[in-house]
Amino acid sequence: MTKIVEPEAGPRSKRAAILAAAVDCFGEAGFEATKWSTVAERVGIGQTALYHYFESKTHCLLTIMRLELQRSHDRFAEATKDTADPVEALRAAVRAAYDVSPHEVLQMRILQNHMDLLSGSRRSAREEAERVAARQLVQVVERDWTNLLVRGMAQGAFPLRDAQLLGASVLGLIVSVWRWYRPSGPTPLAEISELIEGACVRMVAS
Amino acid sequence: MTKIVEPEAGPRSKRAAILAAAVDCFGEAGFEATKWSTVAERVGIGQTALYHYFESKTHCLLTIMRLELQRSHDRFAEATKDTADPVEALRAAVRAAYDVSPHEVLQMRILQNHMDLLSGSRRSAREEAERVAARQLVQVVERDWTNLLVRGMAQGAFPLRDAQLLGASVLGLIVSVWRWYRPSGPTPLAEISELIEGACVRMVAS
DNA sequence: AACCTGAATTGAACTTAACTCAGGTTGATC
DNA sequence: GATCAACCTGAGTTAAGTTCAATTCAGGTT
Repeated sequence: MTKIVEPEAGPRSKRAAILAAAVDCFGEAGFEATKWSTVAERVGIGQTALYHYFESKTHCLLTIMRLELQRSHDRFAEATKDTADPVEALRAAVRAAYDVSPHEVLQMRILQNHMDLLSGSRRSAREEAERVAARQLVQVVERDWTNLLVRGMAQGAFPLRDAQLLGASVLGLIVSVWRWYRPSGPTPLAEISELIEGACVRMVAS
Repeated sequence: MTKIVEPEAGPRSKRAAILAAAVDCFGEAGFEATKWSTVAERVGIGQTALYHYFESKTHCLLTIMRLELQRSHDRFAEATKDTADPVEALRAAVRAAYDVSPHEVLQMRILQNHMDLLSGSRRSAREEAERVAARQLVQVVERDWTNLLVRGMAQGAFPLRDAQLLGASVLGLIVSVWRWYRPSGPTPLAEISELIEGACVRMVAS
C-alpha cells in the first residue's frame, strides 16, 4: 500500500493546468484522439515541456484516473460517514456519486473508458506506480460498496446475497452512466440520480 | 439504415482468421497494446497483407464491434421471441446475454472497452461506415431492452417508470460485467448470470 | 549589483508502429 | 495454358510520442 506523494506545486508549476487541460481534451475527444501536443498548446507551452511534469501521455492519463478514484472514495466516505441506517446510507452514497461538476463528469468518463489500462503492467517506474495506486483504489472503492452491503445484510436490512458480486454490480450500474451521459444531453443528471437510486435500493433491499 | 454487406469469403480469404486472431489479441492484451503486425504473424501472413482485408487496425476493431453488436441483438431476439410473460422474457434475455463462449467474452470485452470510438466520426469511408452501422446497432439493442420494459409496463407486470432510462440502466448493469469478468477468475459465469438475473427483475418489477 | 542554483522550457533529433506503394504470386475459370 | 482477380510482399513514408543537450528564468546568496 504505497501511497503516491503528490509533487508539491512550485509557484510557477503548470502541473495543475496541464491536468485540467488534459481532462478537457481526453474527456471531450478521447485519449487516443487527442494529440499530446494539443494539450501543450492549450496550456501555452511547448510539447516537450510536458515531460517535465509527466513521463508520458499515459502517465498523465493514469494520474487523472488515480485522482478521480481518490475523489470517488473520499466522497463515498463523506456521504455515508454518519448515516447508520443501511438503506439511507446506500441512498446517500448513490446521490453523492452523481453530485458532480461538469469537469468531474469528464474525469469519470475518462476513468471508465480506460479501466482496462489498470490490468497489464507498465514499462516505466512512475507509470507503474500510478497504475498500482489506481488499482488499489479501485479495490478500495469496491470494498466501500461491498462493506455497505455486508453491514446492511448483517443488520437484516438487506436479504443475504453474495455481497462481493452484488457490490460490484451496484457499482457497475452506477458508473455505467458515465459512458453515455452528456451534460448537454436531454436527460438531467438529477433525474438519472433519482432513477438509479431507486434501482439500487430495489436491487439490494428487495 | 445502411446495412453493411459482408464481403463474401473467397476460398482462400483469411478475413475470418484475421478477425479471430484480432479478437484474441485485442481481448487479451488490449487494442492499443497489441501491434497490428502481431496479428499478421499469428495468422501467418505479412503485415501488409492485412490491408487487403481491412483499411486500418481501427477498421478491424470497428468490424469486430459491429459483428458483436449484431450477435447480441440476434441472441436477444432469439431468446425472447416466443415468451409472452414480460418477467420471463426479461429473465430469458439476461440468461441469453451470459450464455456465451470464451471467444464471445473477449468480443464483449473489446466492445465495451471501445464504445467511445462510436462517438466521434472517422476519416476514411469504410471506417465511418462501420462506425455508423455499429452506432445504429447500439440503438437497436437499447431499443430491444426498452421495448421489453415498455411491454411489461403496458401489461402491468412492471411499475411505470422511464423505460428509456431504465432500459439503458439494465443494459449497463448487464454489460458492466464484461469489464472485470475473466473465465479464469474465481466467479463462474453461471453464478454471475443468476445474480444479475435476479437483480434485473427486482430493479424492473418491484 | 554580481552571482548561483534548480525549476522550467525549448528545438532538433530519434523511435516506433501504422500505413502506402509498386509490383509479384497464386489459383480458379475459360 | 492464357487470363484475371484475389491475394501477398519488401521497401519506403509518415505521424506522433519521446529523448536530449542546451537555454531561460525566478528567487536567494554574497
